[in-house]
Amino acid sequence: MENHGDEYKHYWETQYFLENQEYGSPDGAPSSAASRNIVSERNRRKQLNQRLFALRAVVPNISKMDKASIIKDAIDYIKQLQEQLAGIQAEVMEMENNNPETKVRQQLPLLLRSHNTNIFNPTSSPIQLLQLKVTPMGDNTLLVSITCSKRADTIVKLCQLFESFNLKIITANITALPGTLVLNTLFIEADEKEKDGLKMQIETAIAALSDPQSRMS
Amino acid sequence: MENHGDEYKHYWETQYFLENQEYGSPDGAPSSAASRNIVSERNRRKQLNQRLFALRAVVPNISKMDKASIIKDAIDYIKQLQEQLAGIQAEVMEMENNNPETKVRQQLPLLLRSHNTNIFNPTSSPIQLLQLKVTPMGDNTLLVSITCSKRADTIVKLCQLFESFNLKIITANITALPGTLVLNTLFIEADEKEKDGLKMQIETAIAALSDPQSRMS
DNA sequence: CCTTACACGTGACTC
DNA sequence: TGAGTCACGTGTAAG
Repeated sequence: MENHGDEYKHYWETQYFLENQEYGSPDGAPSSAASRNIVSERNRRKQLNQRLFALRAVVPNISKMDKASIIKDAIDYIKQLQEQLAGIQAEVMEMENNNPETKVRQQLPLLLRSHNTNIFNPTSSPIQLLQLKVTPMGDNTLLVSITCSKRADTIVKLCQLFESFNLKIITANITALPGTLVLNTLFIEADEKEKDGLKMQIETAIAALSDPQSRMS
Repeated sequence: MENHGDEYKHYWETQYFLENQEYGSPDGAPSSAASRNIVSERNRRKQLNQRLFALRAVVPNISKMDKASIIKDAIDYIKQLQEQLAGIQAEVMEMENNNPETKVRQQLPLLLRSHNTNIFNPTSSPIQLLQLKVTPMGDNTLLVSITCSKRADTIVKLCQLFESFNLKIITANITALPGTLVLNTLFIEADEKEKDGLKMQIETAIAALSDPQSRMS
């Protein structure tokens, strides 16, 4: 549509900038009175066109080079920018309010937004590890037993942790007890020698999760 | 500065819109040939001024009502918006990286990146629900029993789902069996009447998660 | 008086 | 030829 490159070469801005290069008063003409206005007018128009040209430059997707269309496109673009910015700012606000799990919240429309006290508590709740055992059961099987205190998202984090390890999990069981405890039991297919390595791995991962490093803006 | 309210009342747009109310051809004038151009021109100017007026309307903080200044202000404003948006988008990107899943991934250097087939598989793996029962156990307790097929992240999603519901969970148990099944059992403190509502809620949430709606850019 | 900023009509040009 | 857009010079009102 609108064959760029050929079409526009006659257009005003192009031909305008070619011709419009100072023009002043070649002779010692009177230049007084009325005739001084016309050069003034020329400059006014020149400036106005420059500005319009500049406006066109900052607006992407300009279709018609029409003066009026340029302004219209600029208006639409400004509105679009304003909307985007408003939307994104809202998003940021929301994210800042409830740190990590905003994503989940936004993927589930109604249900979540209805009763939203603060399950996803903003103060990042690291996993508090109470006990960690890795026991070889023979038969290429390790029994991993984890006990930690129940905080918001503890279970989710545990799941993610182990899913990310890419282990050969035979069975996994997570139980949240009525009290404050979360028990996690996994049977993993792995050599007995990996016992200590795996334990280290888990400890390191949990420690990293609880790490209060990343900048608090 | 610039005494608003008095100053601008003589300005072009104001007086322009007062006078400019159709003007057409009062008599059966020839209106042919050249004279038809002048009305065309009038309309062109009119439209152009309208657009300029509209442009001024979407730009806050316009100081001088100058035509050229309006455009200039619009340009500056657009640039400002673009910068703001770019900045905020960067901020959002950064925040999204701090989300739980990504966090685990990025904060745990070696361990995860080493064996990272695609546990967090990009192709959203919806939860495939095989069975859902909500049974009143008396004593203000509901037993929720879920069976679904084991896919990547299924457990994580289930956890997030229930954490987000803000239910009074007495005990929760998730078990991944050696086969392809994931069993989820919860004891929830709730009135018997909420049975069907809760079931619906769970079904809806799972459906929403699996929904292939949101745009695939 | 001079300057600024505008709307107008007109001829030129393109599609 | 006819509709659309443009730059130009001019008259004019306000500061």
